[in-house]
Amino acid sequence: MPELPEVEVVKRSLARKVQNLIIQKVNIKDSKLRYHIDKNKFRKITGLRIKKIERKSKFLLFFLNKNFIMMVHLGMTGKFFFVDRKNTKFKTSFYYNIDYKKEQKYDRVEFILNNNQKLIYNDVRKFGFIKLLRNKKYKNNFHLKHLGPEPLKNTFNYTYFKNYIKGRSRVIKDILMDQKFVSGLGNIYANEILFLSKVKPSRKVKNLKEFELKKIINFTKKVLKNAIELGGSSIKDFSSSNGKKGSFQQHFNVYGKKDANCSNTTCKSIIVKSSISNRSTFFCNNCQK
DNA sequence: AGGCATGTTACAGG
DNA sequence: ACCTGTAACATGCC
Repeated sequence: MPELPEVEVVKRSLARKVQNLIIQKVNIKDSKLRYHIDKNKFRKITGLRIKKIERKSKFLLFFLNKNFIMMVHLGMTGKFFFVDRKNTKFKTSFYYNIDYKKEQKYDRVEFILNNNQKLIYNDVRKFGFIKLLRNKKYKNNFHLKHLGPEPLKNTFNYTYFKNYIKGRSRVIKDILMDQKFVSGLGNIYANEILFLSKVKPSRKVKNLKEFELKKIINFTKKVLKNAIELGGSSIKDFSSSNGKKGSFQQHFNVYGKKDANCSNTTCKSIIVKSSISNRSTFFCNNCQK
C-alpha cells in the first residue's frame, strides 16, 4: 500500500487514535518480519506512553517516553488495525472497508493499549518491519541517515534537482523512486508524476531540460498533496465507498492502465507498459516526450 | 504453472 | 570509494 501519501494518511489516523495512550503489552505473533523482532527487547516498551507519531519519508516514528522510538515501515502490505476487546471491527481510516476476519491470520504484532483496544500490525508479505531506536541517536539510524529531502518540503527544488543529477547516467523514473534522491515516492506516484509532466520514464536525467525538471518538481508536490487529501490510494479493497477511504486510485492516469485510452482527450494513443528498474512502468508514447 | 505485486537492500561488477 | 543494475526477501492472486 504505502508510498508517502498512504503513510501520511495512516500517520494521521494513528495520531488520532493512539496518541497519549499507554502500551500495556506487546504480543509478537510472528517475529519474522523483514527484521527479526526480539521479544525481550520489545518488553522494554510495555508501560510506555505514545507521546507523538511522526512520518519521515515512508517511515512511521512512534515517540514513546523514556526516549524510545518505535520505527515502523509498512513494506508492501503492512497495515494497522484497531480491534476492541469484543473483537469488533475497527481499523485505520485507510482500510475502512477491509474484511478483518479474513485478514486476521496476517496479524504479526499486537499492542494492547490502555483503552480496551489493541493496535495491530498486520502484514501479508512481511516486507515491513518494526524496530526500536533510542531518541538521542535515531537520526543516525541506518535507514534514515541517507534519505533525500521530503518531496513536499522546499528543500526539494530545482537547484537541488539540477545538482543531484549532474554526472549521473540513470533514467528519470529510477531516480524518482530512489529514496536517496527524494524520499517518499514509489512506483505508482513516479508513473503518475511523469505522465503529468509529459516526460518519458526512460529519459536519461542528463538530457532533461530545465522546464521538464521544474514540471517534475511541481507535479510531484501537486500529486502527493492531492493524494493525501483523497486519503491515499487503495489499490485493493475499494468495492464500496465511504467518506474516509482512500480514493486517489480513481485518479490514476497511467498506473495499471495498460491498453487503456490515454486520459488526455485530444490524444488517440493508448497507455503502454514496460519495465524500468524491475518495476512496471506505464506511459503514453504520444504525450510523454 | 508462471508471472506479477504500493519496497528495500545485499551484492557483484564496472 | 562511488555508481549502477540485478536478485532476493514472503505470500497471495490472476
